[in-house]
Amino acid sequence: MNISQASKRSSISAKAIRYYESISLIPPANRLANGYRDYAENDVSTLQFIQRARNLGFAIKDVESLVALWQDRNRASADVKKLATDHIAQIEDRISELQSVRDVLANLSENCHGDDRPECPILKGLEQS
Amino acid sequence: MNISQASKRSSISAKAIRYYESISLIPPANRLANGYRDYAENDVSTLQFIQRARNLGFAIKDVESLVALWQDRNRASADVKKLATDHIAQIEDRISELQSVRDVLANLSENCHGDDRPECPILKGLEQS
DNA sequence: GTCAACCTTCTAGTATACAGTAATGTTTGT
DNA sequence: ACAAACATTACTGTATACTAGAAGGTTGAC
Repeated sequence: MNISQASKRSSISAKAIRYYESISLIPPANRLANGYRDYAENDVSTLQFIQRARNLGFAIKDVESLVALWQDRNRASADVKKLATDHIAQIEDRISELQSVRDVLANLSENCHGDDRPECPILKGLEQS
Repeated sequence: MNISQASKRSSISAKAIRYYESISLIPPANRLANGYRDYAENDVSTLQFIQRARNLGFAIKDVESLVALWQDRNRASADVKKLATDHIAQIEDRISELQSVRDVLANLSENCHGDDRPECPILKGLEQS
């Protein structure tokens, strides 16, 4: 199948697929006589795998490792688990960070009348915090 | 005071201060006879205000609005509150998003033995989810 | 035969928020 | 007098993950 078919099946744009090939995230595609890229079911599976990992917020570098592990029949599940738990830890750090920022803002905001008077604890808070 | 003094007082790098000037987040600084930028207490206050807003995750565009409101003696606190609550809402959206991603990953990860066997529900999950 | 709709490569641009470096001028301290 | 430590502008680079566009070749339908 050509690249647009593979694109549809994997929900990855043709541009992105070529980009993935250029950075060697995926191997060079087979070519037809006319020079068009030719994809098999197998390739589509890989692309779908990549797409799902990207949706879960894995960076391209991590996806690279995941694909390699996925294709390695002798991989240790511990290796995969480490990638996943590291990623979870990063996500949780980011969540706490965002929560504390939200708390500060919510606090400032609660004390703000939010009417047409200029008096505003939010701006006061930004002056001093 | 010169730019490095202003930089220290506001915890914003000199580079960043010049950058803020270049994008008109702050007005062009006064210049001394030698061409050096000259900052007053007032300018430092503005820079400190900006720094705090940035630390709370406000994008430059939002900081622009906040600075304008801060300097407007007739502003309505409602305008400020709207910016803050919008920002809070964005943060909360991002938090939920991250939480659901974390939950998916945690689920997959929990079922993974994490030993030297190749069997791995995380990769299976990425194949199908 | 010709038009749309594909495909190819290559280069450059996008967003964000600066940091790095070069080339050059100024001030301060000893 | 001379070096260190400032300052200036201007241009390029960083990180990430692509997207856009140009210039051109190929295919399929009518």
